[in-house]
Amino acid sequence: MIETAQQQGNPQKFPQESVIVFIQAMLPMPLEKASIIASQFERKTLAKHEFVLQEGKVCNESYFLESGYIRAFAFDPDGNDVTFNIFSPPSFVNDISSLFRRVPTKENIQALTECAIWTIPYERLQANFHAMPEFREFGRMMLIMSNTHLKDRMISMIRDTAEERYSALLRTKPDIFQHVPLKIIASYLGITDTSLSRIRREFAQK
Amino acid sequence: MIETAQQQGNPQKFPQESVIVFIQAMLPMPLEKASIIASQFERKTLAKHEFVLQEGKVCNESYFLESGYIRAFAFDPDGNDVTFNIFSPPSFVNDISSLFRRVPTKENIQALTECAIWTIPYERLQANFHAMPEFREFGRMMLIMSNTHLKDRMISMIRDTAEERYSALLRTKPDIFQHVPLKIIASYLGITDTSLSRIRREFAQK
DNA sequence: AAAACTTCTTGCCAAATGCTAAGAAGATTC
DNA sequence: GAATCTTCTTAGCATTTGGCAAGAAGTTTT
Repeated sequence: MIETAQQQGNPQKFPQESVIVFIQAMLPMPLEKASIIASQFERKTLAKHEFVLQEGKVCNESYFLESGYIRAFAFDPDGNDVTFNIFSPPSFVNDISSLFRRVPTKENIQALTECAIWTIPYERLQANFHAMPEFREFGRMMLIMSNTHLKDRMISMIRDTAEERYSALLRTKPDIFQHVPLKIIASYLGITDTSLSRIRREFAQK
Repeated sequence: MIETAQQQGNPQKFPQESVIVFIQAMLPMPLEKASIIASQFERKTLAKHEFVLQEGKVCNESYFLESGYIRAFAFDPDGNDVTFNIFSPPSFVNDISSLFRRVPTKENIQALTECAIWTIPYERLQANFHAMPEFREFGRMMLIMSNTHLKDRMISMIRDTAEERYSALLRTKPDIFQHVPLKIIASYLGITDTSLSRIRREFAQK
């Protein structure tokens, strides 16, 4: 263990490295600018089952998920909980409607595992939007990407069968199946856990 | 018919009035600012069945629908067409992903009836975003509202039954049923026309 | 270690939805 | 106005999905 130059030479110069990488992937910009944006975020950890947002409150922060798994859910009229999003790293976790419109949220956002996240409060987000064009563009791209994902998801819910949605998730985000209970995945796919169990059995036989 | 003061006193000073009203409802601002934004739009009419966007092309315009009905659809692997949005006036009609990311669209956007629309080309949109903070804020609010609607719709697809979605549409946008074929509405609700027909029969008996 | 709880699967039956086909009614075209 | 096309409904049957309940397996708590 003599040669540790790499570690020594890079003594966490960018603790927000995962944020920087993600920003660059979303909207290419000079490293310098991306670093400034990323430096506005603060690190936190979440315990398993901890909430970052609860129904009825106004969302005051934007989150970037570095490690761990998070879900967004609400309750249907019968009191069953319905998961409509599962976040896996690296990704932004936002209730855009509540955060930017300053209205109470309809969602509960909860850690499914221990998580490492980076957060930025609403006020600092706004201040940076006004002060820094790159930050503004980054925020706009975040809205656009969120829009793209939501629409893709909605089209999939209309067009694809439950089995197709399952198979697509297994292909694109296999890691979710190792960290998130199947009953939550079932809810996310728009079916019951019973149904998912059947689909998995039939799927395995192919 | 002597007293026509109202018409004479307001000789279409704001031909884009419907655009102004809609902008103000979305993001309250001085009439003067809203008028400037609205004045950037140009009026067009669409013939029934005319396309404003076709799969594979890059969307180069933003649209505001003043009158008439428009749908967005795509084809599933079997070649069936799947309607995932029906626009009724007044509303913006955008393929946000294609327009702002400059990538080919996956959607076909088509007039279902004769339409009156207001359009603005991408370049002018961008120029105004940079030149005019209110225009920028308006664009951002458009993204946020689109996001809100998409998420509400997705949650409804997961949480609600087909009958609940039908009943909600009948309640919130009854005019659609007078102008759009039921087979297209069925597709939009995520069911077949056969199924919608059954639901309507049972619904009428209640 | 025992107890309590959660997760996952399975079986059974009911309900919802899809598929295909046929016909009636309405709209459009010639 | 006749012919053609589209839309809408209905029927019969197959498939998918849900609701409930039970039990096995795994986790967490005490």
